[in-house]
Amino acid sequence: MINDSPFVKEETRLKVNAIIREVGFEPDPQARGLAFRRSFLIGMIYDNPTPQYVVSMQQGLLDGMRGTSYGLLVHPCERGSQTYLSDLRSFIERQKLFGVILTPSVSEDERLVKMLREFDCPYVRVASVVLDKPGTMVVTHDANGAAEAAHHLAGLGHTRIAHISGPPSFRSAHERRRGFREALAERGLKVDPAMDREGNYTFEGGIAIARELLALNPRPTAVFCGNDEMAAGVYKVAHELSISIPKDLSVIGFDDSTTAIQLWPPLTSVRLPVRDMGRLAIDKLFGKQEKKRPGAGDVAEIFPKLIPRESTAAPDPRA
Amino acid sequence: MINDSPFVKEETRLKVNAIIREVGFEPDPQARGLAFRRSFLIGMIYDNPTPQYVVSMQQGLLDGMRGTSYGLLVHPCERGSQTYLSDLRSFIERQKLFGVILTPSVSEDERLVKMLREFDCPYVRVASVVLDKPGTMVVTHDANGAAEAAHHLAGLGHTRIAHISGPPSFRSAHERRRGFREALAERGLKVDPAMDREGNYTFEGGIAIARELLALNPRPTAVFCGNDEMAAGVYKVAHELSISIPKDLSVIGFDDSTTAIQLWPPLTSVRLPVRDMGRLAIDKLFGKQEKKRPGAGDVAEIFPKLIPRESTAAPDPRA
DNA sequence: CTGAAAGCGCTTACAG
DNA sequence: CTGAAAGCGCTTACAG
Repeated sequence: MINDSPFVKEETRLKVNAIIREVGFEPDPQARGLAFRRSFLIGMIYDNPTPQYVVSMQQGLLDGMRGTSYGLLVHPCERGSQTYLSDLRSFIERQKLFGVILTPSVSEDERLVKMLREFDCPYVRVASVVLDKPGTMVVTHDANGAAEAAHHLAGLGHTRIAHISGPPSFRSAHERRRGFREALAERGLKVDPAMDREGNYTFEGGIAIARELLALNPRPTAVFCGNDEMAAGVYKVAHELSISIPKDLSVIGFDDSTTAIQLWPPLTSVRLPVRDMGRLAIDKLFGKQEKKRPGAGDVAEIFPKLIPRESTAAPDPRA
Repeated sequence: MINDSPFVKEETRLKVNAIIREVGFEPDPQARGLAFRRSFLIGMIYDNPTPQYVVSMQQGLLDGMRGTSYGLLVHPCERGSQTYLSDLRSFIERQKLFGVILTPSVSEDERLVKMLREFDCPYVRVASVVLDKPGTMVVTHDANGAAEAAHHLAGLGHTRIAHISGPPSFRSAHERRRGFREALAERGLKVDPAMDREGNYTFEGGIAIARELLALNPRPTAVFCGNDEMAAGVYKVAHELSISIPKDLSVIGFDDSTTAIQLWPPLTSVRLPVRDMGRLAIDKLFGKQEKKRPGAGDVAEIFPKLIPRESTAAPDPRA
């Protein structure tokens, strides 16, 4: 046999082995998939409107898939649309996905999850509350992050504090509000109902509510926004009205997206490590370090953290 | 036969037909792919660092794929990395993609394109110059857009005009600079070499160069930035130095990303319709309205357009 | 434990 | 023009 022949030089053998590895049998995922009745594709299903979030999540998922032969299939959708569920159904049925990752708010849609179970499609849900078997969840303790924001503002001496929440269709909006209010309550503070407003996580939405909030008399001295986009809206209105941040108004965002550092002054925000969350979600999908059964294992937990910057300060004593 | 039986009510027949269509034969892309020796997947290969660009491009590609059973596989990469080409090689070889869309700057990499041709993988390149057979190109006339910026500033009366370009590894950086300079020359103006700087399309890069530019004496009264991210960096430095935009300094960006409207004052920028570009790229890949041969047909052309906002004004006569 | 066969769900080339 | 067979590149269940 050529393999063990003493006439073959060691050097040559190494070369041959190297070439074998290089050329090496990379199995065709299509054929494997056909035999397995399951593709080597992972779907990311999302309806988050923030580009930064989407791209970071994709990066994280790809981080977790590095070195494998899986591919990442992206599938944005609109939860409001007529064809939302039927589009998803045909996507999932057709592609025979290895699994899908759901991010808020689609991760909170039980009809979608029920459909995934029907098709026996493994999934991992990223959300701000445990909605399912622990092994299928990456949960971000948004309430904790919001509480840090509340303590930060209370610590600076603010008492007239406004809140612009996300839309009620996002659980994160409730969690952030809840964490914020509970922490204020611990300090003997509360958000005046007139200053507790429902936004929609968009820049434009932030603008609309900020116009009303900043027209109030007396004005709030601080505002906690459900995300950075809405905080950017508050900045715009403050600029228009020559309200100085942070002298006349402290602002806190949530997400700590790139927006936060591009605003002037740089925005204090609660950091959500989106890319890490993506990697964790893939680890869960692959069942790393866990019992083999899908959905087994523990919840992956993320604790958002306040990043203080220059948009928050003590309230002006004259105000 | 049940189909034409007079005993079957019209209504029932319609129902049956509807159900047939609903259940209806959705062929398995894995099996088709195996038989075709080509998957029903389209790859998006990119190294653009701007999340907004990436997400808009993905949206555009998906727009073009709507109603088909193709899937979009995302593949970010780093052109600098050691494994850049070998990663891509195994991605392309493994997935047997139906085709790929390349965006700047990977779209300008001839080694990559050569590899795609080796593997017989159809591609469409999005770039600011025609680099290939017309049928494979979506070309954005960045030079035109930059010229509009130049005419806008010249028209306002600026003469001390600075330019922060993108990195030389991006063709768009050259095109934007060229268009800008040629248009200024038409007006008998030029960028002082000390005010003509090379950036890297990032926020941080914009900050670093803006610090030097705004320390010059006399200072430029206007600056044209190769993209919005760098313009955001200029804003930051201007704020730090209490240089008022647009009173003391006019600023123009490029891309017209969401950053442009979130900045204060809203940024005058040259709009690149990224989502439309994505749809066009897919149309070309599918060979819509063209001869069947891949790479046949004409260049798809995009003309970027200046969107004037509040970051540009006539220079202060006292300056 | 090894090795040949059947099958995954399609397409294409070929016989009738 | 129609219809049955072979084949795409794998995996799995089964016979030896």
